[in-house]
Amino acid sequence: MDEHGRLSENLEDYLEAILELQIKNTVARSKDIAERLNIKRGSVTGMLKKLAKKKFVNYEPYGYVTLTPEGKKIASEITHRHIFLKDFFFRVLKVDEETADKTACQVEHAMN
Amino acid sequence: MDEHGRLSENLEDYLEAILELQIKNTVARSKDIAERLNIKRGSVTGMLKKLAKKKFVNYEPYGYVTLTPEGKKIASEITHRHIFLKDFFFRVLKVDEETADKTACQVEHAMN
DNA sequence: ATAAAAAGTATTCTATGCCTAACTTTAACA
DNA sequence: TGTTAAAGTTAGGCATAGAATACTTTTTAT
Repeated sequence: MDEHGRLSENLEDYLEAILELQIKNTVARSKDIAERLNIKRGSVTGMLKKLAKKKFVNYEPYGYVTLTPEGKKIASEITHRHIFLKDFFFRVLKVDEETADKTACQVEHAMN
Repeated sequence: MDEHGRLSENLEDYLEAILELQIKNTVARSKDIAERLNIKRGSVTGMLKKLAKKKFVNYEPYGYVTLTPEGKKIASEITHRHIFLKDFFFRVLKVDEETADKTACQVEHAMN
């Protein structure tokens, strides 16, 4: 009933994490998502279902999680924004690298 | 018990609104805050208490609301960030002015 | 075939933040 | 000075989001 629609920052972080894990491990496992986002395993399932309902991930119980094209697009955009922003903070604003990175993490969700 | 601590975007918006009203009307009234943030009067009181507990506003029941130095500092920072960001989006990224402004509104909370 | 690892379920908890409605306080003015 | 309206407060309720916990189920590897 409420499929699609704007993603919360949080859900965007899930997509980002999934993309990253997919790249690193070829596949994203629920357990690793939990680990990376610093939450408990049990909490991940509900979020995955939410993302599946919105068509951003392919989700089958006990199966591997993958991003749909739509999901991948969003995750990539965010990642690119991240890189762009970090670079901007670091190079242009002369902020130290760690801060640049952390700030990029937060700002990346607020831009279209 | 939980005084101080990071502000939510929402509470930051309150501070911003209060500063603006203070400048425009010399004083910020609960009713005007409500109006500006598009919420009901009753909702404002609770938020003001929260902000008072965190020492960002001076609040006495039925009295005038003012920002503490701390609160004013934050509100000013946000306002400055807003101006800076809008300018950046508009001039550098060549985004149209309205979008630049709206995006600035969102991003301004994510930066330190 | 079975034990261990990974994933899922259901319930509960917490935190924000808003609304409504009823009630006070303050202030205006006749 | 007393009445009334406007502004402010309070309490209770509701919705959302996200996470924790304590299991159960499935899968995997031995």
